[in-house]
Amino acid sequence: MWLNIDLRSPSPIYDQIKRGVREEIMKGNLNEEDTLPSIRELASQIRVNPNTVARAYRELEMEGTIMARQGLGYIVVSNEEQVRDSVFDNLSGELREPILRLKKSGIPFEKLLEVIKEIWKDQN
Amino acid sequence: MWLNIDLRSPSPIYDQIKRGVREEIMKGNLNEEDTLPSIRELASQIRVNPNTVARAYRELEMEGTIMARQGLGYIVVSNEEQVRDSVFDNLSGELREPILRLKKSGIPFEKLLEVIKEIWKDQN
Amino acid sequence: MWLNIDLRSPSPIYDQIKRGVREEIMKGNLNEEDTLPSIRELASQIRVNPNTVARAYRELEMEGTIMARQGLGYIVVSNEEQVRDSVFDNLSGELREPILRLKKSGIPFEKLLEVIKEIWKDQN
Amino acid sequence: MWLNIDLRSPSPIYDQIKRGVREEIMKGNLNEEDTLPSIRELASQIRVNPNTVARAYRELEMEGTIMARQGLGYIVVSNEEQVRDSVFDNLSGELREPILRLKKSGIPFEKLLEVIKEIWKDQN
DNA sequence: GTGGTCTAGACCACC
DNA sequence: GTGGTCTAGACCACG
Repeated sequence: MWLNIDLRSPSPIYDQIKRGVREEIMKGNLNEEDTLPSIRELASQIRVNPNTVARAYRELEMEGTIMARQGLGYIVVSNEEQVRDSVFDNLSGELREPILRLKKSGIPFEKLLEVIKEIWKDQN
Repeated sequence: MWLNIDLRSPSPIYDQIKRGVREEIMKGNLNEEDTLPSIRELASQIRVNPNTVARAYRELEMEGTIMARQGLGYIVVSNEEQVRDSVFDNLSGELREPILRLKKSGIPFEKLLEVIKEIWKDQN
Repeated sequence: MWLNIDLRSPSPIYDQIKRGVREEIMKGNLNEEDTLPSIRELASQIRVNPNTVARAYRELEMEGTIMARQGLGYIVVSNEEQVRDSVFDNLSGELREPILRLKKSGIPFEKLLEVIKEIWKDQN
Repeated sequence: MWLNIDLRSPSPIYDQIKRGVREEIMKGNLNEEDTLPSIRELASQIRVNPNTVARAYRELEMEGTIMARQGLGYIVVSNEEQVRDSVFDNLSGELREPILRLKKSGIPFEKLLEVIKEIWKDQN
């Protein structure tokens, strides 16, 4: 599993790990019943404190994406579709605030659409 | 000046104050050369520590929106357009990340547009 | 007397008034024994609080540039030369700090000279 | 890191800290990616309230010189050149006013140069 | 009256 | 352990 962790990003590392795992599932690199890398293994791979990985896994488990199996580590329990849906909900939620603030500041809807299109076209 | 401060919001109070002042300028309730409420006055109005208001004002000054005048208080030094432009840039920046992630996770552009429209129609 | 007061300047107004008076003397617009405008008159001319003018006059008196005469207001008691010398001392003092900091930061003397020359050539 | 803080100086402590950090970078004692002393550590070293150090660090971050990393502390993100350039610009700006006033008050350029040389030779 | 700095100490999120 | 926010209250300079 190859997660992209950006230590300079303002979003917390445990959150980036959670997103990374979900992406791997959506890309089909991780499927139901597959085993995740162990906490210590992933931690040393991405040069991060094991506590941080543990927190990410714990929260992924709470939201029902993965599950701990005694002595075996964590396994995936959601399929692509389910993950994609929850990701979509999360991201839509993130859009809410900035969009409503743009509206409040008097920006016309058309200008918003322009920006959105431009971002969408962006590579990267 | 009537700012809506939500003490339970996750975004820091000094930031809410900054946004509030910018909004007042964009709405035309505050114009160039106008005097802002004094630190102590605003602080007692919104039931917040004067230091918090002071920080908000100081940062607005650093970004060139307002200016302190010795013994007289703060005045507005940016006009509607300048404030609106910088707010627009900031918020567009905030949209970037979540939108690109939506794209990467395979959501079609049309579905994004739907969500945007829905958020825009929202009250609040 | 026509002082240039810049309310946006970081240097306090009473200081700007002091400098203004000294400049008038150096330019020969004010000579020994001449009477200064009254505190209230100057204050209303330059749209400033009378306390501020009073403070400026008081400090100019303490440094021996002007003097209060009962019922007559303030008069000039220094001549051009004396004022020019004290102004020179003051300004040299102001140069000290920034120059020493430039030195500490590893800027070569030649580069400093360049900047000085450029500033000197400046209009305004 | 060994900052010289003078509690009796007229310039605010947080500003002295900012300058001190920039100097350490310019001297090469701090390089890109290096970790700064933690807020609490530096605060206790120089006998100052943590809030004061926090403000200095925060403002250095806003100007792009250093960066906070979640739970890990601050690291340097500018190199010597960048810091030196911005320091140079700032200080040149500070020289402007007094030099132009010297010129206006009729001091000859040669006399200015003399003073500059003398200050430069100064210890301290 | 105004803003500006500083201290002391609390509480929170992240690693 | 780290930084980030906030409160309460003191002291100073400026007008």
